[in-house]
Amino acid sequence: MTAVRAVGEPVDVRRSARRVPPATVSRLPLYLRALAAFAADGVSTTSSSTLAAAAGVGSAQLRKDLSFLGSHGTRGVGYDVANLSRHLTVALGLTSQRHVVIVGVGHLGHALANYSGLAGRNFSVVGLVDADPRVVGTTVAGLEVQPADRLGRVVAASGATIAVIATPAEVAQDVCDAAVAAGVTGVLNFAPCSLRVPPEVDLRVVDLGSELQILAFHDSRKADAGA
Amino acid sequence: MTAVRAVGEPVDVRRSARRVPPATVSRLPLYLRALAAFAADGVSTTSSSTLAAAAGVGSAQLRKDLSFLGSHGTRGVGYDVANLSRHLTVALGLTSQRHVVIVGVGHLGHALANYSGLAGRNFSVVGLVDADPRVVGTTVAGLEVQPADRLGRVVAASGATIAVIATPAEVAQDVCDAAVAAGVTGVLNFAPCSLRVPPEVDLRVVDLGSELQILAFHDSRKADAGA
DNA sequence: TAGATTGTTAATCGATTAACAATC
DNA sequence: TAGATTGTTAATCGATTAACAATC
Repeated sequence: MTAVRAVGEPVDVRRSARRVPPATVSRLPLYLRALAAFAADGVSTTSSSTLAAAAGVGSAQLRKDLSFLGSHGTRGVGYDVANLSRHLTVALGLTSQRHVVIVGVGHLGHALANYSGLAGRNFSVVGLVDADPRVVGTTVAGLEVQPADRLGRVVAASGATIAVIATPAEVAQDVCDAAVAAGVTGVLNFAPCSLRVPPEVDLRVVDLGSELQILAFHDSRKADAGA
Repeated sequence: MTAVRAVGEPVDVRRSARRVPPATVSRLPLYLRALAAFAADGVSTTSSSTLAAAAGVGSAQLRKDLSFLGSHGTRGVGYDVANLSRHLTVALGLTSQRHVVIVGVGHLGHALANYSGLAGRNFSVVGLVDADPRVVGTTVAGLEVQPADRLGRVVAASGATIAVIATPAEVAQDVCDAAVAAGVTGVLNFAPCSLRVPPEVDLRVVDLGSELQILAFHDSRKADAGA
């Protein structure tokens, strides 16, 4: 179905909030990280080709991606590192704190809770939850691990909007449902299973097994080619 | 540029080795996992819509994906679970063992070394390497952790083709270079930095920080819409 | 001004989706 | 045969890339 629109009537371009394609959104963190490295090295200006190389993409793609956020460079000169960082940070919504709850405090949950890249980036882990009575009550990354059945209360009390699921596959869907019911709007799933969430909830998946199998695919084709 | 081809001359269709698009390859593990769950439940036949639902994709996409691997279903009936599993396993190159070396045995490396999804799927972790002298010599997941400067020898001796990098960002590129020099053909990078590898080496990236920032992006747009 | 580099356009490419003929 | 479901085609959609006019 195509929306009817009178000729000359403007397309939906709300000021500074034009639609950013998903593929572009997924690369913005790479640019932000590369910019942070430049800033740490005392570099104050960069070009699309330099920044793109640092982020591992093409310069045309970088400029195209940035163009969705507006025009923040200077022709003939390049980009101001601090200024572009600021714009990317705003575009990604990283200006206000995001509260994160981690469900499942095994080795992986442990690693995530201690991940240093969070605090500095306006993410704060506000709750840890586990079903294992031997883990509940222990302190990890400065937080006391709560029993699994309190997940809903932990989310509600902390105002967490993001749940990270690092549980076994068997309980992942139940945990996810509970987190969503308690109000999270984003879920990051490390459990090796597919999860169903309502359309308004954003779901990202990290699956070690799949990644390795994809590597195996290419690996085997190389072996074939070499044979 | 379009290749000139005489009318009636066959397109490049080498028997059972046609080109599989990357997007399709990345979904094959999902299908394989869903099929394994069906088999565990005693289900012996399935349809594209049932399997697609279990994998979290559309049925048209599933059929399109499978069509790149050949024709393994029966019209009017569906797919035999065991048979399709076998074909997917072969297509992904999971019939021969892949040897994996994990570099960096912090919490994350620990979690990966103990990940149960590996052994059952023809992956075997054959080496652990770390730079921290307090970690070197300890036993993790049944393996003794080797010092970092032995990475090359560990790869060569074990015949590992895949390196998993779970080190701090600062040393990730050096570690990666060493692993590639020693002969790995696939790299899975968990370090929060971009890596450069030669074109013949396959690189996959898992970046927790990026995933959270992408969730934050959608989160903030919801907050705006609600405000 | 001359050189450099952005922001944008247009062309290409690949991925997704819907529809349906083939066929069990 | 009638109903069901695949495998494939064609249409749509989105992403990437190259080229270049705008402009510092």
